[in-house]
Amino acid sequence: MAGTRNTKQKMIILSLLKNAKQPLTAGEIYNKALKIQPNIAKSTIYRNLDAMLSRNEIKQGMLQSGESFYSLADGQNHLHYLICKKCNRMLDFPRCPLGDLESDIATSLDFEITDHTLQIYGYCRKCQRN
Amino acid sequence: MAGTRNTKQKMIILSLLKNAKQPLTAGEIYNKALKIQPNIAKSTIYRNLDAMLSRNEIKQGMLQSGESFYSLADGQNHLHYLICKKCNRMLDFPRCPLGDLESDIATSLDFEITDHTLQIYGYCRKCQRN
DNA sequence: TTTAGTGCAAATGTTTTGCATCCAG
DNA sequence: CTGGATGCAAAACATTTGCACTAAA
Repeated sequence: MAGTRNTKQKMIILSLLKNAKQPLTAGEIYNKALKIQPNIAKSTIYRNLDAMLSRNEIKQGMLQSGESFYSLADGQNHLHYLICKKCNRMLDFPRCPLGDLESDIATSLDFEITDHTLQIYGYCRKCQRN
Repeated sequence: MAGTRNTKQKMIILSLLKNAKQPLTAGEIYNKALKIQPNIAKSTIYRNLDAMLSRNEIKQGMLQSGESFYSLADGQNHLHYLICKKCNRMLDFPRCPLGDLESDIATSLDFEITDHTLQIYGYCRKCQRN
């Protein structure tokens, strides 16, 4: 069975995600992990993230650049963010406007919804001034 | 000034987007364009798409795979799609549930929204059966 | 012990860039 | 003409994969 062993590498990745104030890209996780274990491989990061994803331990989103970002799937978490186009800060967006619509769509368009992503772009408080 | 000349290549790309029933990826545009002009270069596709984007002639979205897709920005168009995870068909999703929320967010979180993307994943009518 | 997980390197696939040439205005 | 646009090839990215080796259980 895949993803069962608690390796040092997996623990590092989990703790990085746990301590992060915002979702991290695979590259960010890699760079942070390098400081803890200097010989960790990028492929290890990706393989662990994939395994965690399929076990629903983490969630995945997509930036406009095509990079994926990851965050812990700890109940509170979701995939709705306000993303600042200047500083790339990702703010939590606590409300999901899709709850009611989902069932409407399912019946009216005969489409079985499994998930969705919503990303709102603009400028955060700080960057509005610059 | 960039993107001003009406080259044969630009015209091909525009007509492909105009005649497409759904957004196209750069790769799809390239393959279709090859049949019209067999020596067209991928970089020409990308450079034209970039130029059109910065002139707001087209809009860009992102698939879960990290591939970008493009569609004409002709008023009707928006970036809300139902994307089938099996056949990759993209259905129009005519309702935007964000209209009211946007102004709320702007004031309550002090975030200046410029745009957003919403992608809903699941299974279309056909693929629900397979 | 045994096999999932790792590190490393090479391969993928999309997108970008350098550069000599070409052509729209 | 002349600079913007092209085609081609190479480079730059993020991500995936093959394989021998390592280490968790």
